[in-house]
Amino acid sequence: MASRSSNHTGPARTRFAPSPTGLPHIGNYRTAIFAWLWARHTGGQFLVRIEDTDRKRLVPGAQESILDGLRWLGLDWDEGPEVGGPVGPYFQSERLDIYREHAEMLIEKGAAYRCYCTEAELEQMRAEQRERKEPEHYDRRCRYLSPEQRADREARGLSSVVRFAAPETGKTTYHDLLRGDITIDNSTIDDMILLKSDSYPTYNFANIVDDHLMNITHVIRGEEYIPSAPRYAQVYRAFGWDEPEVVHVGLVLAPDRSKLSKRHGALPLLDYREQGYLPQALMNYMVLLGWSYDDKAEFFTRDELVRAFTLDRIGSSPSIFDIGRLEWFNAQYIRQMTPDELTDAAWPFLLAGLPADARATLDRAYVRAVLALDQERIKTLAVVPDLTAFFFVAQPEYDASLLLGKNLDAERAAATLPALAASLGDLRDWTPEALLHVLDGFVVQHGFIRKKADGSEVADRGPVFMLVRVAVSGRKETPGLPEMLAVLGKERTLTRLAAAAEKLASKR
RNA sequence: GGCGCAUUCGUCUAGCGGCCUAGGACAUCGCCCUCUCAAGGCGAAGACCACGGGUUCGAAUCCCGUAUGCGCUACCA
Repeated sequence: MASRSSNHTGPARTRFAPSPTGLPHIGNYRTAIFAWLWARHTGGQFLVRIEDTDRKRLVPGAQESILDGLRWLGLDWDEGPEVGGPVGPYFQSERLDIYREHAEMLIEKGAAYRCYCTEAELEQMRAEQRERKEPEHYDRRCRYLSPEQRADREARGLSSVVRFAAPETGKTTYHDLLRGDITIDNSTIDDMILLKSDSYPTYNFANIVDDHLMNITHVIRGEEYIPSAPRYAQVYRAFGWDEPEVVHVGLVLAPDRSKLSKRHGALPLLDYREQGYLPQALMNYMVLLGWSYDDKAEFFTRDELVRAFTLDRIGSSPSIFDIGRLEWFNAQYIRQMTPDELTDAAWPFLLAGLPADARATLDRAYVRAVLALDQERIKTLAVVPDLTAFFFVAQPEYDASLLLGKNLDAERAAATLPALAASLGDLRDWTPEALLHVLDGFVVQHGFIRKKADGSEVADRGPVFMLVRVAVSGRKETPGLPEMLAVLGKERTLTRLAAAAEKLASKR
């Protein structure tokens, strides 16, 4: 059999065909991204098809969640659930007649047959094969039944499946756009089931029929399907159909090279939304797992990806999911946001994560100013409440010992706080520049000095700045002090300085 | 077990016979900046291109074998 060359040009029709038996993870969506990009790049169509043929494993709500994930990433589909299209329905459970007809066509051609074996019989057959140390495979016992035997089984009302009558000898080659020709020996594959006894199609069959009927030009899927691909090719050829172009992309693995699972921080896609990741960041990170533009480019807008994406630059080896790199992308995208965008994005996280009293009085302008201060410290939106809570609560909680440092004992701290409060109290122009001016003046006046390596003495902001930092925030790490005080406001600042002084007094 | 796919710094990758004494990025470490934490700047370290044979004037790049990893081997997808 001749192998196909990669000669498809023009608009591509690609599809994402999730099974609502669970929530797809990063790897599955990465495949969807590739398919979507290729359709958009070529000016073609992207379809979504729900493969709900496994009635036992259907998970309620999975389908909605899968579609929400696509929408969140901005992967719009031209045909599929909710939007319909000319070659629907797009739910396999609504296409049962189509699969039955096509199975019947193959039976008539002699390319498929009914198999009456029960699960128990098959299990026994496999057990015997194991005992004889033979590879387990269906031994085709129903393939060569005589018409009489067949009639007998039908008369007895035995339930049956439809199997494909695969070539028993020779080799089958199919062409993978990335990996080239892949050839397998026909003796290593058995007759796969096309229609189950409940008359639902198997994935293996439905996906062939649908891809053909839906005029899919490029099938992009995970490499776990490589072993099945020659069998699909055989079925296409039995129908006399042209095969679509096929690309098997490498798997996405966990850091220990095992399959991705929750254990490794690889969550269902939408969980990343809850953890404060931006869809643009996810998209950018995911597309670079197994695809590259060149040796330098890292950041791509959606439009740039559509323009730049080509199938030939997809890699063929598995890649490992690295949450650290995702975080870096996320932080980069957060830094690029405008104050208003950041406020919109962070708002729900503040509502969810702030103490009740702080949450009740959120003021948009104030929130926006606070977020601008912390923008470059936000790796994921989920850290926002913790990072900024002290701006919103009535009084931050902290231990008095936090106020003291290696260059500042309790006595000096206690003396410094009221004096500084007095200086700041006189300040009318509550801006970062004016605040810095007052703070620096205070440092010099009160003799906070530090010796440099060469022995010369310079003003030492450290002790005073840190004292004030902790007094107003209860933390040792915050945005720059003058900027922070400016946003915090005069009233809050003075109140907190007074509270800190009391804290020290009551401790002694 | 059988069959298949894969194999470049810890990680994502560039490389498709000479530009490679292997480039970029994340992470790591150091220095600078500095009121802290970040961010930023500069720099370091990190890959005998899994291993062994070929082919070739020349191989990370082509071929074969081995090893390792992963996948498939279901009336799952």
